[in-house]
Amino acid sequence: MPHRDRVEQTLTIGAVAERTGLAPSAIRFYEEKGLVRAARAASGHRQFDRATIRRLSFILIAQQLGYRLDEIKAQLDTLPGDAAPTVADWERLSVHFADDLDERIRRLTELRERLTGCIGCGCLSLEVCRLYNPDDAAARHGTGPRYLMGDRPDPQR
Amino acid sequence: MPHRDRVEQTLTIGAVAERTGLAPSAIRFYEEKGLVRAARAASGHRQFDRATIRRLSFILIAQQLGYRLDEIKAQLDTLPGDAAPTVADWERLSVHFADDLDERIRRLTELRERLTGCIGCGCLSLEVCRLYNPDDAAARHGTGPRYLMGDRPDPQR
DNA sequence: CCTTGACTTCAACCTTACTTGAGGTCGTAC
DNA sequence: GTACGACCTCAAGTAAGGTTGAAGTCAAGG
Repeated sequence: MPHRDRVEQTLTIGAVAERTGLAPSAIRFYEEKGLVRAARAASGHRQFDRATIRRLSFILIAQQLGYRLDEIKAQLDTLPGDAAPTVADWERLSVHFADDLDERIRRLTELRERLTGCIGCGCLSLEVCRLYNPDDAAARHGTGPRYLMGDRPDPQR
Repeated sequence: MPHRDRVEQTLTIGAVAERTGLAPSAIRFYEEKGLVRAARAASGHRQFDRATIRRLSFILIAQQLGYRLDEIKAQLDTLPGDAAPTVADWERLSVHFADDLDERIRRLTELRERLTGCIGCGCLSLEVCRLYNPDDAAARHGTGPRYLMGDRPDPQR
């Protein structure tokens, strides 16, 4: 089977991997978790819809923002399952991102101000210092091998 | 042994846990990893220095900022091991935080701007969209049980 | 005396997000 | 006809950051 499908209707996992920069194993993992779907060829090979690229892009961006896969799945599940998502659908999710970003920027700025107030005061202690803010739950970031998130060892592919 | 030590020179692990909000197991884990140190009583019990509270506060704040324990350890290792760290020592580390925060705020703001530009354009795809920025390696956050970072199930202790 | 509470160690387990490897299939190319 | 590359499944491994449980020690109180 050629790497670039003859009819560009569906994509093989290799083609999707190439376009997104993800490892095929990661894409299979996402399918298993229900974040993306794939039809199957008679051979058993996965056949991805072109819209899958967009879903995977969304996943990557959301991960970058610190969402866990189950949270991302919840977001994706609000997309219409039957038809291809419209621009308005993606816009809705993007606006959610934007709000989240605003909130995160606000929080970091606040922390920055607290830090400025604390530098040099020697109060670095939970008993008296407001620097530690455990409510920053939105700032969670993923775990696992990080070279899928920007510092992969092999820059090509 | 009473929970609150009669001579307030050293602290038991329970007292440190109470003051920091950390679980004793976490504190032992940090000791094992070399992030904090403890003398031992004849009984084998750990005896913590009061400065340990400050180290642990630092650890919590740094975790909140997304540093991994080994990175935090590297920072803490620049503190003088012999004498108690001075205000200037802590200030040095805090300034590092501040710089990091500035950088993170800058990056998020940039992402926010890219997002605004992308909302509605329907370009959410890695092939054409600049929204995905894999260089945000500083935004890594820890893993593990999150209820130590703000959403612990039991609000009292 | 013996129970209680706080501590000790050590090994095993947990979660998230994947990767890696073994073993097998498929279709085209030489 | 057989080698090659791309795909398949399934089980096991990895990393971080701890938690949990078992089994034992120690000092004080009743």
